[in-house]
Amino acid sequence: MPNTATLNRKSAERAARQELILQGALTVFKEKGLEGAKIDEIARVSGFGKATLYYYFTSKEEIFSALLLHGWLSLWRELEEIAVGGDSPRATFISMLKKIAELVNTDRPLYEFLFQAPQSYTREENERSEWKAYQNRLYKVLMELIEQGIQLGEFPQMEPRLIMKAMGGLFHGLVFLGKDRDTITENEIEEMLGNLLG
Amino acid sequence: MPNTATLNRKSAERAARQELILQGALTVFKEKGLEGAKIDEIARVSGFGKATLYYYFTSKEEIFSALLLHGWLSLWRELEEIAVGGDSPRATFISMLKKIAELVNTDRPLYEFLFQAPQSYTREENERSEWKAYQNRLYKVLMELIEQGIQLGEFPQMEPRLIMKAMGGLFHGLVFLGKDRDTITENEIEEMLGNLLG
DNA sequence: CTAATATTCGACCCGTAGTTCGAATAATCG
DNA sequence: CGATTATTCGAACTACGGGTCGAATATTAG
Repeated sequence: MPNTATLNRKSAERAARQELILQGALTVFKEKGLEGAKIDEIARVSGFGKATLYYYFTSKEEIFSALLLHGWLSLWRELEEIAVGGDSPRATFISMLKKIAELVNTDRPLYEFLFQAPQSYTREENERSEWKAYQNRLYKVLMELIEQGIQLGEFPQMEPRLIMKAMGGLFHGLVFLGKDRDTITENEIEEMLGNLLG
Repeated sequence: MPNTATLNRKSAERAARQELILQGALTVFKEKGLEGAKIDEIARVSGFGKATLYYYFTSKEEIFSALLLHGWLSLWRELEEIAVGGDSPRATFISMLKKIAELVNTDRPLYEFLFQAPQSYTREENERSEWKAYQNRLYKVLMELIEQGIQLGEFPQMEPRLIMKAMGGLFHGLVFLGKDRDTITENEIEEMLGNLLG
């Protein structure tokens, strides 16, 4: 006959431990990649025995996915609101980029991983994994904003995917290039985009 | 007492077989990545026995490196001439991009691999591998052109690395997005850059 | 043709690393 | 306090895959 309060605490502790494992995993995955990361090392870094990891996760793959899902989901949650805000496409687009930059500052390692891993590790299996759905959703929203913005003359008259690519590279650079800068990018983003979006 | 003519033929055949192996390796590496690619599969795809691969290469790693070196080296060779042509930075920059687009059309799979692999597989070991040197050299030349171009007001007044990043994304998109287009990009490049470089 | 050399290859070897086991310890309940 | 359940963990298991071996075949030399 289990005690409810105790049960809650236990489940909280369980979640906290999962979080610790994910934190360690992030470190190792970032440095070594999915294949290069060894379970033993993740265990060592996160301070648990190897078998304990399997008490909280069913496989290395699941740890990896949980990490990405966690990241993309929370990112999506934050951006969703902005996306439906009803501003002009260009304004919305810029707001979203700003928000992303802001979030990046709250957990740099995580987002560096999020924006690096996808290309590298998008092989068949992952293709249909849950996190990929949120990544795609975000991608799609941004693409639609660009398309609408082009219609309205708010963006250059180019193939939308190209603008997307260019923005991607640019934004990635802006947010991740500076090693020291931790307070990024309010007007910087504006300025940069203004420069390139004409 | 070996026969000279025969020796030449042999070495040519040897090179040809290495080429075949690399071709097969490219297919598999592109699809599966460095870790995901199994030697057995490369052997099967390129039509040799597994052990034969080791008769021509000393390791999987070497096959991978040979592939990248081959690509980056030939790319560099072609671009070097243009780089020292003495045109204005912006004109030189554009010429180089044009040239790259042209080369991509001669061996799309190879260049898709070249431009995809680097980020994914730049972990310690590869860091100092030979191909990386050529990749860096090319990167450096392009960066310098951008820097000089900014001085002359031929590029937007932005952090050079950002322009580089944006150009990278943009160019990558332009060259690799269109599935069908095999004759790319002469004036297209001009137009696209004009659009974004102001 | 025969000897020597070059090439090919599947079967095997063996280290690595993901996963599981079983025992030991800690926490909770009645 | 036992008894039951939750948690931890290193040792052991096992599959996989890079790399090697030795025999077989083809090629060249003389």
